[in-house]
Amino acid sequence: MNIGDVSERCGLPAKTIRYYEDIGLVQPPRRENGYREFGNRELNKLAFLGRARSLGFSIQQCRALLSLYEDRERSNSDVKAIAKTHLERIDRKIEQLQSLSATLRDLVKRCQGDRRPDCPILNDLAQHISNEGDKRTSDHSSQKRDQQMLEIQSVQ
Amino acid sequence: MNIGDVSERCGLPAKTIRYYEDIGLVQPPRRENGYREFGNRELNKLAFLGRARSLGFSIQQCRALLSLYEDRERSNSDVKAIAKTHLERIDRKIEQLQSLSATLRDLVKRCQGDRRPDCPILNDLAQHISNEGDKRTSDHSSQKRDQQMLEIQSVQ
DNA sequence: CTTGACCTTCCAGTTGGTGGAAGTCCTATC
DNA sequence: GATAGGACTTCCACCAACTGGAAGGTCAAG
Repeated sequence: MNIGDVSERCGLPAKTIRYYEDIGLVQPPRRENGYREFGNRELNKLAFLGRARSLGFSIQQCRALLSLYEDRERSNSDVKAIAKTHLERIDRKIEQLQSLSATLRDLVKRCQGDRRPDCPILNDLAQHISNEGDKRTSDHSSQKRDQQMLEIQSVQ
Repeated sequence: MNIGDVSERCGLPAKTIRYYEDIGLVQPPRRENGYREFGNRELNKLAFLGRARSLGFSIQQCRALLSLYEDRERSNSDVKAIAKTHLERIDRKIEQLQSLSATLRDLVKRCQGDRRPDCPILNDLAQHISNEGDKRTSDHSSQKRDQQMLEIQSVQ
């Protein structure tokens, strides 16, 4: 199979498949003309990877899962541990986003949106400056004051 | 104020502040020795940015919010629109993650974790290969089949 | 023989920074 | 005045996980 067929069958873009080869997740042999030749084994691995990625597993986790997938002697507790870790991360992320959502929802609700300059949202954003005249407690404690600051990034 | 003081007061690492200057979010003037000289205006902008980022606004959104923040004639409905868009994105993300969490929770629950090779999690991951013998419907529809595939990335 | 689809590699860009090296500057102490 | 230490400067590289595009080779059909 050529990369295009594999792409169609496993649902991953060809670019992504090449990338996965680059980082060593699959190793399709080459034909004489330089084209990659995919067999069923590689196709299955790619489908596996696509599904695992769609469940939000990181590439590192996918690597681990894949090697367990290919190991006839594997122990399902190893797999379960990875999945559990991932699940916990997701649940933590959900909590963070929910707290964020609540804060924002409140701000949006309080803003009239009546085309006037006064805006509770901007007020909130501007209000969060450390007004401690002395610098007693300023060993970057201000970074901890915002619980929401922790790795909220990347909402997309 | 030097960058270190500002960093302490607004809670952003100095590196980040330099980066924000790099991408044009702040423009502190320089002293003779080349050091950045921050006044209250720049400090306030940085604190504003820190808070907005901690609420998950993207840099692009921060840029827009910042220019509204500095615009005496601004209309709060512009601000509200940005916040609403962001809020909707967050809520969509939460839904996706909840669906993900449910799927994973179910898989984890079904896996005994008894150190034997049989594993429902791996079985699920492996099962998602398109088994359509014909390729009638294969114009990359397989990418749409997985609703969860959409931008779940980056759970951290 | 040409056209167009498909394949190849390589380079750059995305987001929002972070880490480190190399060099300059400031302040304090001896 | 010498020196040590911080704090500051720039620049380059790196993270994840791809994606886009350019430049070129290959293959099958008409």
